[in-house]
Amino acid sequence: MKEIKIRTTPEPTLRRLPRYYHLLLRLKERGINDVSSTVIAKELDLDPTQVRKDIEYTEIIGRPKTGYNISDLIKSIRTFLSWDTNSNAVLVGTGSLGTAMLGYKNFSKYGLNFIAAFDIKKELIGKEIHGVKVYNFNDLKEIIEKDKVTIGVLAVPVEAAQEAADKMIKGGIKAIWNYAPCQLKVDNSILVENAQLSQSLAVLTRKITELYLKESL
Amino acid sequence: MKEIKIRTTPEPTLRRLPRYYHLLLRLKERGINDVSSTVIAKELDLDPTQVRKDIEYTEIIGRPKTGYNISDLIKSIRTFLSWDTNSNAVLVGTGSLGTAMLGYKNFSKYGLNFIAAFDIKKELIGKEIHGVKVYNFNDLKEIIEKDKVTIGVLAVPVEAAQEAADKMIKGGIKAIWNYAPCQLKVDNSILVENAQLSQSLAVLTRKITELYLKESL
DNA sequence: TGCTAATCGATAAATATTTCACTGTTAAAA
DNA sequence: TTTTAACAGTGAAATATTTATCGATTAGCA
Repeated sequence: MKEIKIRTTPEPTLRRLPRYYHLLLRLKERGINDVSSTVIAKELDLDPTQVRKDIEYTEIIGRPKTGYNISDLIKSIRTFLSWDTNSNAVLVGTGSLGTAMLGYKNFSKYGLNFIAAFDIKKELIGKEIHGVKVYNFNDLKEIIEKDKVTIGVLAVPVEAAQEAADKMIKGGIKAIWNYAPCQLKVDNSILVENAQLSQSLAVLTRKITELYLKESL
Repeated sequence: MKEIKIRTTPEPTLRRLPRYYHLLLRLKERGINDVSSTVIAKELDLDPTQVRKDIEYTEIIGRPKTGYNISDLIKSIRTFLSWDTNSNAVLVGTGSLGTAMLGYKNFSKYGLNFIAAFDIKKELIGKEIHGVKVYNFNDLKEIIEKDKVTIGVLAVPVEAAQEAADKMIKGGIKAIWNYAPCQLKVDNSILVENAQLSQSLAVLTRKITELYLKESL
């Protein structure tokens, strides 16, 4: 029997790739053509070997002495992250965070194409936020079915999160980007990425404390 | 010579603690008094030992058979993350993301107290956003010096990020929560937590692809 | 053309994190 | 009161991730 091995990418690597990506864009803007892992590492305060390993996942090949062609590397990362193909997405919850998401033009650069937003507040329905139309939450299933939406962004209060998730999944969504501070109960064929701000804040606030502890020695 | 060992908390642990925290709040609301690592693990789809080890960092002690007292555990996590003491914070950049941050009432629950926001747009200066006054970016240093601000939230476009960071640091800020997609060049006594949305998106979009790859075998 | 320094790619070593296995404690049921 | 099952805490094993080392390749320069 042949072992079939799926190489899943380590999450730390996935988190670093966008950092490389943004750096590369800036370097390219400056007219630079090639970049080495050494340079990337120095810029981002990482280990060059780690950078090389991360980049290896995208299957680009570099060349000794010069490194990687920047345009190629950008393309390689984009492809690896599927940022080069458009996916239809919807937003549920047009509170301040949801509104910010719609206003963040850059999402189109990541292949995220918001085709609709949903809310339950009557006064919002029918309006447009940053060019995206707000629909009645009850029409969610219908619309995402029609437009083959694969990604749902969840930016509702905790109380509404599970119901919204359920409805999205019934409509055929494959992945949920969850900003609500709760665990969604979903079938394990559905992908959930928890993106609560509090996670990142916890890292920050605890590290501050640990920094003080260290200094006080 | 005595080895002085500072036990820094693993970042994965810090990322999970807020998830426990939110779950605990909900359980407490329901009138539950005690919770075991087994239950937490089941709810969040984690390993019980991992939950126990994470919780251990906060230095609470549980008891066999019943687990942890929920109120105590909540308190313990809050203290560990310094979410129980207020820190003054400022926001730089009142675009859609910045506005969302100010609108996110919950930050006060995490001990984050926004005392001011800053922008360069004349028409915004002097106004209030979600109860926080917007000041001229040029007054940044002065105001954060006066109010002993320790945390700066950076939500400006890339081009403005480094300058804003520099100015915050000059004012005495200790930690920057950076939402701009770039690397800040700062002295290593300053703490920077990068919280670009693209990091989390990368995890999501790549995992979708890997899920498809797996299914197509 | 030959030399040198920089770098990739690969493998190995080191470190960090997660999971396992076990011990002793406790609450509740028998 | 005794028995049982659930659980915390802990050290060890397994796994994942990062860092170090090294040979091969290449660009630039003498």
